[in-house]
Amino acid sequence: MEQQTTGYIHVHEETVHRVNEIMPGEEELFDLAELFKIFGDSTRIRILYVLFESDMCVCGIAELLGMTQSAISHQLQVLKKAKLVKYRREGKTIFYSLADGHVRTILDQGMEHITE
Amino acid sequence: MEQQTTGYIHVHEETVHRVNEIMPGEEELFDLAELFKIFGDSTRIRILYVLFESDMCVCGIAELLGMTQSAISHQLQVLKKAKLVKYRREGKTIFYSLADGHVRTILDQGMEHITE
DNA sequence: AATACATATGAACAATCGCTCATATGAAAG
DNA sequence: CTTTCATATGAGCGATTGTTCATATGTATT
Repeated sequence: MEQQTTGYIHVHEETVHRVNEIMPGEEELFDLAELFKIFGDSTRIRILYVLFESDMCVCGIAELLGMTQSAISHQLQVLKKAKLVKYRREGKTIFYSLADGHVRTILDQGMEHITE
Repeated sequence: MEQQTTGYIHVHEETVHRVNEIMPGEEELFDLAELFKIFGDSTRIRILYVLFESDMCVCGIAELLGMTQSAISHQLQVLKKAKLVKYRREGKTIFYSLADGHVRTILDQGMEHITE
């Protein structure tokens, strides 16, 4: 391997520069990983698929998915914190809905990958 | 709430049907969650960004990211298992590269979501 | 005020995860 | 065959995760 000025033994200097240019910053990387972690659980994915069809209250989602109100509520807090869902109160009931269209795009891309 | 024939108290029967139609099967949901779990770690994301620029050997990646060979190798096995990277051997060295273009699309979609 | 219904939340637990360390495998060079 | 370099792998660990259980908060009804 030719002479290097960067101290890297296994990587070309030019490659190091190119990688450093496109590599997102520490905070962006963290946020990106946090986002994908959200999608990395089938309960949360199922909740999102439910909300594709209709706004729904917490115990509605729980009924539909056959899970406890508590489990669903905990996961909805996770989705809320990540700004993937929003909610509105109507009396005693709280209706959750999708925050934006990116959610669907990301899930669709993932589905494309696994079904090929 | 009006009379239901499905036994659901909080959800309209029609909504139940619509959700059941679009909801992926158990195995698809599992695979989808598994896929996104892979993207849910910043070390793996950084490896993928490196491979966007160039095929690279294990210790090249380790050098570039300032991590141990072992840590990188373990993560490459995860990425390999998920068919996100492929590899070729050249003598003692093994070069890893991206398996397909979906990887980039998925990361780009995620990046779009967090930078808005 | 008291009750009932809808939701949120904190503690606890088993399960999983990412890294380190030590060691094993594999290929080339001497 | 022995050494060296590149990579893989298994055990062990501290940290994080998803669920359950019990309980708290919040709203409407009586």
